[in-house]
Amino acid sequence: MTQQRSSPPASRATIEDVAAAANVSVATVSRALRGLPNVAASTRSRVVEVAGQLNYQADPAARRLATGRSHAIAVLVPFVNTWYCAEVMAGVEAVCAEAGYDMVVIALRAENGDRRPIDGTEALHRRVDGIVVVDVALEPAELDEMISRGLSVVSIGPPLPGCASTGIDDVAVGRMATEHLLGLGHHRIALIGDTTDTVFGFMVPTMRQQGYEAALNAAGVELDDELIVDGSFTVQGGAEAFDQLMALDDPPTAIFAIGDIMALGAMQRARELGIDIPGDLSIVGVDDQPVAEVLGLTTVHQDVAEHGARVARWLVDLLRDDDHSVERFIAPITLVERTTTAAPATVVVG
Amino acid sequence: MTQQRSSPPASRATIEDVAAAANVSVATVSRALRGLPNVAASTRSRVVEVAGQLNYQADPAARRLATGRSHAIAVLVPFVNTWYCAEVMAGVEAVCAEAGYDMVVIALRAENGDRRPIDGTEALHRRVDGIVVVDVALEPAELDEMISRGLSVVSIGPPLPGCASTGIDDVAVGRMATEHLLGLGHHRIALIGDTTDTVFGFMVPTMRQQGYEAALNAAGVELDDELIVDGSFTVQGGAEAFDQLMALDDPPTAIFAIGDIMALGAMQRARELGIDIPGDLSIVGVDDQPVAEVLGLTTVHQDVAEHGARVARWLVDLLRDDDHSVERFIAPITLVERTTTAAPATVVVG
DNA sequence: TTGAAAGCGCTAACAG
DNA sequence: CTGTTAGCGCTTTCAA
Repeated sequence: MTQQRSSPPASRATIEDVAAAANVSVATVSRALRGLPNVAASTRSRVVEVAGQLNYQADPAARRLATGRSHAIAVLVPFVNTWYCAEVMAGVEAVCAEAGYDMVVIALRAENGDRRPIDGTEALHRRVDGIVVVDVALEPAELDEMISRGLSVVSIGPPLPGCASTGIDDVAVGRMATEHLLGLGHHRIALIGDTTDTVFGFMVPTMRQQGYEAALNAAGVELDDELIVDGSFTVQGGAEAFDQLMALDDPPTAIFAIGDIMALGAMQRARELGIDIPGDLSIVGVDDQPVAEVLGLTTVHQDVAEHGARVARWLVDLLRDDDHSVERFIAPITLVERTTTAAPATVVVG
Repeated sequence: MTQQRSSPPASRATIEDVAAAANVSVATVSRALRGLPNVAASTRSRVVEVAGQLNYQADPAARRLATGRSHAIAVLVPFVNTWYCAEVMAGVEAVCAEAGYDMVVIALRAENGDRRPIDGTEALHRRVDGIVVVDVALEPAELDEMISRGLSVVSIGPPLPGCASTGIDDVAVGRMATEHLLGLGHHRIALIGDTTDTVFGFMVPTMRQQGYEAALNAAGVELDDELIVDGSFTVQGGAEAFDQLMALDDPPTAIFAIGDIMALGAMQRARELGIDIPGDLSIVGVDDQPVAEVLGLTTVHQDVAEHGARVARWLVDLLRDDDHSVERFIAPITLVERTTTAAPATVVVG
């Protein structure tokens, strides 16, 4: 088809070519180009010059073999096409590009109802120096395997034992959102959560719900199981959850959706049904995705790309042996009040 | 900090260990494990067995050095945290995982107002066997450089000279959306486009606009420059574009937003202003992002993940020398009619 | 400050 | 069908 394979792979200059052209040994070229000490200034400049002329670039494969370091890191995500993961990857990629690391992404697809195991034997073995684990509860055995293979691992989300990690306090998220609603005067507050994950050990929904319950308890509001429904962490699921809630004999006056995306589905459904927000019903989400701003959704904000950038920096430091001492960093969250929450409509008591 | 670096990198079994344990030469181990012919069945099974016991896994770095192939591909994206790019990456990643390739992602950030040049000298040199270029107009010199370095390149979006590529017919997209509106009886149709890219050579907005203009011309509707506004390909931009349109003396009865995301901003603004959709105004988008479905947005659908999967398959074929003959595949698009478009309100002519 | 040479772990002729 | 051996291109002691 294309002409791409017709031209030979353009044999490139090797370190020997540079050595010959600069009249030095390959060892000297290696030292000079890597900025090591013990190279005469004049020698170095000559080598650099020659290397430039020959358009020389060290072969990473050879370097990897000789040094045992790949200068690559992997980011392990449950999915690649979600807003959250894309943000994380963006953060990681930026740091990698800066630090001269390759970022290879590995998605943990589920196969026959089970998560694909990371036997390390596969995509990880000797391919990368470190891993960024994103919101995946690794089996202890998997983690051990990785570490025993010399991989440095950092994590976003759950605190992997022995690994530096960052994340937000998801219980606090639930509490913050619920308290906001409580503060507005709501008592009948529903939760649109997610119970679909049986594969990745995704604890976030559970924790946010804990915060919700804690806030309710603290306020002396009795829990009502009917008010806790599943939204599958999808727009569609949020809409369906909304229907379920509105079909209740005593529907809620406020909804806490544990993700913007589900809040979005609920809002849309509300509009279709002619339910005014926040007049008839308040809604608050979590994440502060771009769409939240334009929809005026009140939500709990977190800076996801920064999570990625942060752990990537840690990882790079770790790999450079610049020891640092952070074990876990709880990233800040903030409530962004917009226009989907208000005091409940005053009920005229007859 | 963590205990990760305390244990030695767990020296792993090499091919020699396996050879010794199986009482054969390393060459035989290599052949046996790679499934090459000319290995006695009994020998092969013994080698496989021993390799398993030793938990042996060939070192990719050594293999790369010996064969000259990295078994990795790069995906070159303008950004990593956009819906479109995330979908593409998802498609590419799935194929890579299946075919045993690493996917490394490289974002083309802009620096001091200019796109970071891909001198190949950087992140690409000898690191990957091939590249998936996503919606980036590479300089001819950059492309030549890549090909001369032996890289196979395929592209999504613009048809790179000499490279297999896929994409949609963006002129047809513009025409399809506009004709839909025209068919409904609209004559005053606005376009929310994007003129912000000065860096990546992004031709999509221009082409969709061409389709829009062609459809209007074909229908004998005169173009009105006032109806063509910029939406910056963001939700916010779409909202602002909407304001601009509504401020016109003779506002449109329908809007074609060249991306769902901008349509979304426009819809939100319409709601805030009490403009009924589709009663007062029709809106059609492009992409069919998940959010489009729940909002009931009429839009031009394309399967973006499949674009990624498709070119990734081509690339893998190319790298395996399974020559195939596709030069360019125009992926299908379909109009998904939902609830944001309808016939224009009948104007009672006094 | 520099050079020689021994690997790193694998693949790929080339013999046998 | 199997073994020997020469690289692949770089880093890194160890000497000089």
